[in-house]
Amino acid sequence: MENVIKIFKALGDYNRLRIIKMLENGELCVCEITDILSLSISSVSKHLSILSNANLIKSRKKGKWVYYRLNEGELPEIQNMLGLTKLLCSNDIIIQQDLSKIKNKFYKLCN
Amino acid sequence: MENVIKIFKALGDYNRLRIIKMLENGELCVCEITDILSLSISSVSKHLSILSNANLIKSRKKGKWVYYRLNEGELPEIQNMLGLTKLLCSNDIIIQQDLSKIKNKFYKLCN
DNA sequence: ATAATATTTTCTAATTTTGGAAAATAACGA
DNA sequence: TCGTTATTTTCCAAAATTAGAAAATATTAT
Repeated sequence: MENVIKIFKALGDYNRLRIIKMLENGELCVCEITDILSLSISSVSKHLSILSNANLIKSRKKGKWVYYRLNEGELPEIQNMLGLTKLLCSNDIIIQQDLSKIKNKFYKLCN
Repeated sequence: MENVIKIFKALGDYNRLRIIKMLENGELCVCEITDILSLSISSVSKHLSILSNANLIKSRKKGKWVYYRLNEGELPEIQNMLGLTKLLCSNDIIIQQDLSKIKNKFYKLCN
């Protein structure tokens, strides 16, 4: 039950939803996410740890960089929740902008 | 998008999840919900307005009583979300107790 | 009209959440 | 080793959330 509340709380924040939507296209490193969100690195790091703590995302370390990705296909409840958010917030303008920034690779400033 | 965040925020609270689960068995009035949650009436009323504002529940007034029910089958995103919570938090002990209180009608103190 | 009951709203205090700056870690390269 | 870069953690202030008491509303019964 704690897990469930953590999941809903994690998703009940605009910046964290933006992160989730960004990661639908594949993994990103912290600096890429930070660049798109225009928040301080420490804030982004904390958002990521909240999402991670809710089991919504996973990370892997590669050199100096930490790459985050959606935690798909591991836990059914997470699977369902990520599937739902995939449907839900796609028509938000800022989220669409985030997406095109990623796709056009304008964001590639830190590698 | 605002709606989506409202929904997740609304569900990211234990007492509000308890309310949602209670209502899966049918409508309840505020005093019944209050009795089961053991919170102040004003708190319960505010929780209900948060859920209502997120479109997760609806109300009807009958005499002095206000009955709340799940807002099922009206908006697809709400439908999905309620379906998901139905799956998620059924193994919580307190929620099971809430449920049996409702089913055994031990809660019938205010009508 | 008045009293009683159910609910909502207002006000206030306590707790939690969010965000940034700065310090601490970690990993790489010179 | 030392300096640089990426990330996390710590600390602190501001904003939001939660809860209850009391006041306000609404409806019924007398």
